[in-house]
Amino acid sequence: MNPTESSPRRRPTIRDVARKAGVSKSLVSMVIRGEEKVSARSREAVLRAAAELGYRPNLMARSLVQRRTKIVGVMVSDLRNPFFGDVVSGIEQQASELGYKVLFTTGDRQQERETEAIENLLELWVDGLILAGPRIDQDSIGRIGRSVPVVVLHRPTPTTSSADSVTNDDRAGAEMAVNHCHALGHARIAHIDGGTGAGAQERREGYEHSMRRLGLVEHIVLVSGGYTEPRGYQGAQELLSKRPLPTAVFAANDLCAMGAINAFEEAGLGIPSDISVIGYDNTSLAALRHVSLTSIHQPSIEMGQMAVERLFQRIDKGRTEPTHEVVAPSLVVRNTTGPPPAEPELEVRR
Amino acid sequence: MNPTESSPRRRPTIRDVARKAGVSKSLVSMVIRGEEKVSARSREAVLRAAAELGYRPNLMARSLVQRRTKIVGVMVSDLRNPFFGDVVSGIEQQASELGYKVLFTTGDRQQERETEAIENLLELWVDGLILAGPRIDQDSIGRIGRSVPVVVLHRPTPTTSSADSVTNDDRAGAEMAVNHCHALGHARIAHIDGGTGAGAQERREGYEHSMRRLGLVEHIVLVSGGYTEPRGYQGAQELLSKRPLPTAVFAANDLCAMGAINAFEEAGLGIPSDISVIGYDNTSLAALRHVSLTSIHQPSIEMGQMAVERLFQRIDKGRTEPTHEVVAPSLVVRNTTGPPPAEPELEVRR
DNA sequence: AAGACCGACTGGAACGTTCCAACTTTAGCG
DNA sequence: CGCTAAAGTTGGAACGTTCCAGTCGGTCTT
Repeated sequence: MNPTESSPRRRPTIRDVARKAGVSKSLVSMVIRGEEKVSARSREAVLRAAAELGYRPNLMARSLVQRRTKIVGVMVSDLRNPFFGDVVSGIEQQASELGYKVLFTTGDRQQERETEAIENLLELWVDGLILAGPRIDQDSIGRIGRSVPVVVLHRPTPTTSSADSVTNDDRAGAEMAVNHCHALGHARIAHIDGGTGAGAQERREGYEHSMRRLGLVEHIVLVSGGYTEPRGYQGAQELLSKRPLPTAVFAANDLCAMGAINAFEEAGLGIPSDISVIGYDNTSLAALRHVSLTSIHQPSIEMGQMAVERLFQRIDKGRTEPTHEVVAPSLVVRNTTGPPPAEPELEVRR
Repeated sequence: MNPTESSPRRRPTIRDVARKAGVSKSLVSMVIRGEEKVSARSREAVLRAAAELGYRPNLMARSLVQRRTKIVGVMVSDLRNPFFGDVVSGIEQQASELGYKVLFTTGDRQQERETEAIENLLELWVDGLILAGPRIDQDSIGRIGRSVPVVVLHRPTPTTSSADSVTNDDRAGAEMAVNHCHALGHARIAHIDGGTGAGAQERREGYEHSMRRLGLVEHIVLVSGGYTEPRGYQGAQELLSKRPLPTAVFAANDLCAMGAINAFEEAGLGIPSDISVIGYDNTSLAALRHVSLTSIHQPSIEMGQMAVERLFQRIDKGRTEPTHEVVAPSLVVRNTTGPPPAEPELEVRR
């Protein structure tokens, strides 16, 4: 009969705490926010009352009046790619350092769901947005960038965009990969590309450019792949169906490289004795001793940190001109690359 | 001189839209929420005004009055473990099906940061909480469960707890692993455990129980490990320092198994010719043909879906008695397990 | 002893929504 | 042509905070 008592006990508010502690709601607010100008006696009373009631501040109400959330939203394109594990860890680290909370969403590599995920974050009024390897188009990013600070991670962004970006030099990385193979004596170096993935275009261009510069134009073989293992497997299948076989393959990323390796091993080819494989991202996967994949490293943890830092500059320091940070990738040689087989097929037929 | 005009253009609110469309804010609200009882003319006017202003509803304000957010919060213990990629994907799928948004946080396998992460979600007033492989203690979980619907994933939870749970039968899974090795002819089956990780205790118990039942008590060798690759590596090192060496090793999870394999290979042991290794979780990692790790499968995508479903029942269907769903694990045999070496060290010395 | 000042505390007005009761307008009907 | 019903629309009161302009004692200064 008494609705107040029989209801499923609604969450206590600042008012309940105030009543219990015998002070005003303003005072409770001050204590919760950790303001100095409160007498020890009141502070203690408030704290006790809050603890007894199990009071938890309502962030929504707070953000509403402050018009800011102290939350940075992160849209991660693919949570299954171990690469993003590192990125995320860098982001969290730096964010907590700067007093920000982090919320993640993912688009599962689908444009449409990415848009949805980003929309969710925006409706929450996050103070800033990090897009890690987004697949949505530049226009959309630009549009979003006009209403909230945005940092694009791992995807080259035109300097005209209103968004910041933190990327590695994909083109240079791709060239490193090709040069490494060339230095080992390879000529027939193929590329399984990353399709529409973030930075895939640049890696493709870097590959072609490098091949051309090394005078290997006629050996350019480019098959379509993607940033996942099955795509790498498919790409490798396509390579296997063509003659002559390449002696080295530069895969769009580590996952893709793993798929390719599987296909090659399945076809009875030895790695790197028959065919060398090099990946990109230098994920924990590549580092597994059992895998030991040669790869191009990008400092993902640091890049995550930088992204948060850039956001911070915009939000709290009032920076307005966009910045575009490009970090240098580096080559990590492991056991999936080596000299080409002594007697390449073509030579035998002479 | 005119602060309104020179300010960095604050986000448009429902009032701005109302003014522009020449209607009341209530009407705008109705249109935005998609209510039926609005004339086509008004609806169109509102929609146009909203589009022109780039209006985006403020979810905080809405939640404040509705006292619900339509958000489920997910705390993931370790985003670097590919296992959680699947879980998360199942969660997202089901959530979007039921009209809920999903926000992730992670504790990076540290209790303290988990607590913090969960606190963040609670301050946002998420409608429900999923804890995927949490490390925080049962008491805390119970306490949280009393203020908001909670589903614990991948971690056995006492039936007395106010939280729901969705787990696989870790004990049975561990027994499967041991039985599989035994069936192949192994007797010296060691276990690298998962330390304080979710479900690690049960896997440990399953191992011991099974060994005992098979009459292999004296072969029980249990070293401490963890749910990461380096921990598996360390555990394997410890095993390598003891005599006799085991002929099979059951690792706490796939990551741990990978670390162990690395250590064994480094020590010159062939897998599975010298030593068999079996993991747990059947992650995408294990499935990589190049890795081809024998593992215990748990249906992670489905488990993620179930977790959301359970939450939904509590939030929208008013269920109050806790449920504890336990799904059956299954054995996936791949290439890291095989018969023990023909001449075990001990036999030679006879 | 009067004024100025300080520190601790308070009430009311926001913040951007939704909800509800009440108000118009239009339509239907005898 | 008046009455009722339905459809469409509206303003004001929440929601749980923070912020701001004060109030209220008390202490210091001259």
